[in-house]
Amino acid sequence: MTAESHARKRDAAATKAALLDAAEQLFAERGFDRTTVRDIASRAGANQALLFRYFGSKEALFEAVMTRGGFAQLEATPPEHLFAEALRSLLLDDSERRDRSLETYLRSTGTDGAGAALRDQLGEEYARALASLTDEPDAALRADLALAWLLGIGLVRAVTRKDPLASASPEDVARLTGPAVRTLLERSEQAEPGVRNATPAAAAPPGAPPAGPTPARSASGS
Amino acid sequence: MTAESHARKRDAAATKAALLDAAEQLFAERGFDRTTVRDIASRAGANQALLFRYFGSKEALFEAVMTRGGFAQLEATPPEHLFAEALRSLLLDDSERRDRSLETYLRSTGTDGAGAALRDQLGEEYARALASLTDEPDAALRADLALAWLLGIGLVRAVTRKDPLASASPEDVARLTGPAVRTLLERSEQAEPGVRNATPAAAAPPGAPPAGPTPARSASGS
DNA sequence: ATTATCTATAGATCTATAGATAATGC
DNA sequence: ATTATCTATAGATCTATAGATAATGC
Repeated sequence: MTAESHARKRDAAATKAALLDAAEQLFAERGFDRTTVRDIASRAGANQALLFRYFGSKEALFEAVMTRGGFAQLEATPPEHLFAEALRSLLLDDSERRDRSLETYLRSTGTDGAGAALRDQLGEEYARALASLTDEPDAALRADLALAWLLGIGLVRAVTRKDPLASASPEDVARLTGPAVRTLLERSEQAEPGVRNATPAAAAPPGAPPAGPTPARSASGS
Repeated sequence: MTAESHARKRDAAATKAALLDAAEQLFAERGFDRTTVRDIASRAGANQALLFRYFGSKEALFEAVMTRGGFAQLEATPPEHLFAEALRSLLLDDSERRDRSLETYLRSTGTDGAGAALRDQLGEEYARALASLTDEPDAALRADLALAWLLGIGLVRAVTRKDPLASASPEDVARLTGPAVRTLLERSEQAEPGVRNATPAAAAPPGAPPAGPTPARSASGS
């Protein structure tokens, strides 16, 4: 009944931007599948038909969202700070994040179409940056494992909200993950020198006797 | 037109079991949302209406799937082998896995209803077992981070299929993650003694100057 | 007059149910 | 006769489109 109950201000550019903003938030919060075009239009304060007028399809809108920000954080962060910075970003509150591409990545794991290619590209670029941090063999695999850890922390934190990780401070998480990530990226194939002090026999792979974790080539010489 | 084109063998118990098996597979492969009751019935070779007759609803079937196996791997594995064994299980081919609960967990992150409670319970029990491996402070948080790594590796491997991780051997993954997980669980709050040899300045958290990863207290003495 | 916005609805799913059909057990 | 199985469909979404309405610019 109010005068402006419909017919917003007639600014196509602003409406497009509002739809992109709303879609970016919702895709990050719920993933592609669980976000409906009506949710997006509603949060943008726009009519649902405009989404199709301006973007063509829900999938094209997803693509526009992923390309717009352009992996801002990845490009702005030097590789040696990328892990810690991405981690920090994942642990911030929803409102104060700038780049939500990693979140969108891990919430849209079922997406198959156009978004999948962009999602995969994002993964490739993060992994490439992380791989540049190590000269060890298996650099690419080590980088994938670091990326996997980032995504897993985001998963447990944002999706499952499991405590204590869900409410841990970014500093505590960084303090505990930092040394382990360095071990992952820097440790070469030798028996570890000064780490076997605390627990008796943690995490020995039981199904891998021929190619175990500390192979035959010993620490001294090749 | 064939004689047995419909009307299967009339064995309610077998049909229920077939529905449970098919649901277990599909929920693990696609998650709860992306699996339809018709998919499940089709793979089970059963009529779709029987799913509702025997389980009541799709959500109740999900609950039945999660409770049936009863976290078999978690219960059968001593904590010190849990990480490596769960990792190994995640890296096997789809067909040769026994316990797919972790996969279902990470693919059903959007599920809100009855399945969410079971999903969360699974996470709690894995984390508790992993936390028993360390006497360090923050044991529960360290365990959550280890669980997050498991889930992240499963995510990158099974969902995104990103190479080289997607095609890496379980042995290689265990060899690279083992030392890092030991660092995560065993390393106490001091500068690391013999690891800073390879890369110049990897993974320094830029936003945490007061409580950085290698704090003021140096390696020599307390 | 142009075109951004809105209404109404087609068409495709998907979960769930009601009631018909047909295979087994007494 | 009992009951496992199947057919048909209701009812609720969800994406997408066609065409009406109304706000701006010349």
